[in-house]
Formats: sequence, C-alpha cells, structure tokens
Amino acid sequence: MIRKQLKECPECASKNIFGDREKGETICRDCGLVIEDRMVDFGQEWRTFEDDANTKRRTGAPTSETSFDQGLGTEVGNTSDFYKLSSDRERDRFFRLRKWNIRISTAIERNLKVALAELKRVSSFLKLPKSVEEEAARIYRQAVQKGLVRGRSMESVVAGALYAACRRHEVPRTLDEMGEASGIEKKEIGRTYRFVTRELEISIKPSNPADYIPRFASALKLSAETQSKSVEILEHARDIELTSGRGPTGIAAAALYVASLIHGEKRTQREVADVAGVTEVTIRNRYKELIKKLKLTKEVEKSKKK
DNA sequence: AAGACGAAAGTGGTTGA
DNA sequence: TCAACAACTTTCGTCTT
Repeated sequence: MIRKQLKECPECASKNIFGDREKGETICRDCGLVIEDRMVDFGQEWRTFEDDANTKRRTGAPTSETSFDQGLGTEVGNTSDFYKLSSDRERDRFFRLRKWNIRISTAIERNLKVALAELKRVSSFLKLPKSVEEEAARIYRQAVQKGLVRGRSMESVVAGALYAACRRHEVPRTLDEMGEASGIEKKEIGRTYRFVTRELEISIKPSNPADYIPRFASALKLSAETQSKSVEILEHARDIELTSGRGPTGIAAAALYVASLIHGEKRTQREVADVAGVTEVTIRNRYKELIKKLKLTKEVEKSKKK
C-alpha cells in the first residue's frame, strides 16, 4: 500500500481537509470531496489465476475435528526429544503424532497462503484500510481452524470474512461491491458471512446508514452541505424508529436523495439508486416515509421554486 | 422523452409453531 | 420442517415535467 499524504484538496485547494485513517478516506470540509488517498496495490495482480482454475477447491485439512483443537499450533516435539523416549511404544506414538501434526499444519498453511493472497487482492480492489484487511485475515484464520471452510469455496469465505471485518470497523461496503470485487455472488457472501460470524461468535452492530453517506455522496458529486443535511435527516429518522428493520443502504440513499432536492442539487432517483445499489422503488418508499414522518414536504417544495 | 409514481407479483431470509 | 411474514426487487402502466 502506498499512502500519499495530501496537504490540500485537489478540487478546491482548501487546506481544510481531514483524514479518516480508519475508513481510508480523506475528506475536504469545504467541498465535501472524498479524496482517495490510497493507491491500488497492483503487486497482487500477478496472483496465480491458473492455479485457481485448475486446482480443486477442496480446502481444509484431511483430519478429524478432535485432533484439530489439540494439535494445532503446538509443536509435537522435535527429533531431539525422540532420544529421551524409552519404549518402542512411545517412539511409535511420538512419530505418529508428529506426522499428523505436520500434515495438518502444512495443509492449513498452504490454504492460508492462497487465501491471504486472494484476500489482499479483493481488499486492495475495494481500497480497504490495512486494519480491516488484518481483521479479515484473523477471521479467516479462525474459520479455517474451526473447519468452517469445508463445503464452501475458499473465495466465498474470504469475501465473507472481509465483509464481516468491514462491518466491525464501520467502513461498510455493500454486498454488491463485495460481490463485484470477489467474483462471488452476493447471496453466497451473505450466507457465508452469517455462517462464519455465527460459528465464530463474532458480534456485529447493525450497520449505521450514515456510514454510507460520504461514499455515496462523493460518487454523486454532492456538496458537503448536502451531505451533512442527509446525515441530519438520518438522525431524525432514527429517533422516530424509521430506520429499524430496513436496509441501511436504502435509507441512506433516500436521505441523500431528499437532501439533494432540498439543496437544489437534484439527482434522479435512478442515479442515487445506482450508486447505493438499491432500486428506485426502494428509494421512493423510504423517501415517502421520510417526507411524511419528518414533515419535510415544505422544505422540498420551497427549494423547488427557486 | 425522461423522470417520477404506484400497483402487483416474485425472491430470499427470518421467525414461530 | 413448514407456513406466515416483512423487506426488497422486477416489471409494467400511468402521470408529470
């Protein structure tokens, strides 16, 4: 990862910018531009695609669940220990255990190596911060050790782990984006994501619609005022429990749409829908609820006349 | 002609018996 | 395990700008 430290906003040359290390974004307080301060790391693009295509996607070690927990990560002695053992029986046993241990760990190591390369590739494609990447790697490692990968493709577990890591760090990417980056269907990612988080007992806060705003707004080239307006709308919406149960991206999109109307920077429902990865219909439904419950109708009308 | 709106039917996931 | 259910999507016809 190459990180450029920016001193001023390339758009409006304002010095008033602040970096959000966690989210991997730098945001200009004056024009609202989200500056990508991370270059894509192309180093991983030389990954072995051929291997992927040809090798069987079976993963996980050829082993039983029980030997896993005991054996993993522990060294079953080395040959110098061997000479201390007295009976043939013990020697025999020693070798058996050692053989298994090596077999298991190398299988896991091999799997991990390939998986981490894939993880890195996807992560850099999505421009995710290092902290998320590391979290995802940790999750994946745990998943492998628990044998959760069997029956699933390695790639989908990687995607699931990444998605979970994103959520934990509150730098959400949609399932669609994750799907595009990893080449796994979003249904599948969702499934493995739920499965892995359940099995590993990783608790994840329900995602906050406001987390999506900066990214969507910058994709739509909306001003900072519009952005903060939509965040404000979201806060009000949350207070009257309009947000619970609904998909966060739909709400974020609707809030952004309303805010864009109010500030006279109108975007079509289609445009907003596209960047948020929802349909116009969903935006319409949320939008209707918003202006009704928050009595925003007047504000929207007012700015229309201008 | 494009955008906004709304109805109706379909999908995938959750929940509770 | 199955059926009811809520959220969201797809599709399509109509109205508005």
